[in-house]
Amino acid sequence: MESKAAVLTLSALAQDTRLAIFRLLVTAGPAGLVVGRIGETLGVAPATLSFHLKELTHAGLITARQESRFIHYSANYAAMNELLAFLTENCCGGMPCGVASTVQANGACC
Amino acid sequence: MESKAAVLTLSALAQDTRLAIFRLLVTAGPAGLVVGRIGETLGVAPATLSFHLKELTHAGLITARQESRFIHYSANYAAMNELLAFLTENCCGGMPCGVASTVQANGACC
DNA sequence: TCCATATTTCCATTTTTATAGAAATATTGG
DNA sequence: CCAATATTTCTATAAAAATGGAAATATGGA
Repeated sequence: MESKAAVLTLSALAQDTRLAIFRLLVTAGPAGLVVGRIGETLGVAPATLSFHLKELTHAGLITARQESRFIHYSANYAAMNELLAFLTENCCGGMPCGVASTVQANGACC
Repeated sequence: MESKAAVLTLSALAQDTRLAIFRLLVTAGPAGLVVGRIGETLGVAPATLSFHLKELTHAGLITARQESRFIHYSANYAAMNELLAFLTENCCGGMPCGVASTVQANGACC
């Protein structure tokens, strides 16, 4: 992942409404949720919601899937994991270290 | 971690210069780097750098340590890991799923 | 086709964020 | 204490992002 892409992804998540949308979709799983459902769950006006969905989509964090007259949005887990890996990349110059180790599976040392 | 804190943390990282600072400090390890070194490495003006360091500090992502007349900043690995855990929390409603699994150690299912 | 409903685009407004020059503050070695 | 250097704060300006009403567009059932 490039730094530019990472900033785009982080910017997408760095906002109350969008973070709430993303976490709601993470919880919802691969089936996702339709726009109306997201809006009524989070109490967001249609135009505002559409704006934020576009931002998240543009960042690659969520994906749209048309089904009948509804559009289902679902979380893109791969994009999220790429971001997590990027953030811990080359930690401590690549030297193993024991600092606050909770995430290790992606090759990060701390 | 609260959603509000997560937005603060994500906002801190969602900016070119700040992401570069943070990643530089992640690479530098616990010893950290002095402000002047960060500035010359990244080519950022003092006032601008100070502004961004404050933002990152306020978000808890980096820590200042005075030593002689220099101030060393270093990455706060624990804060980063909390953020990562928060983002994957309650994934797929808590059901195990096989979607794009790269980060597993923090209890996330995907 | 026509209507109802879902979602997006357009637009104007308000709020927030980034930038850096210049001045102020702090620390310490001499 | 003074001088030198490190870092921050002040201030103004420029740029970007969030919001929601109203109108436009799409989709599918009747």
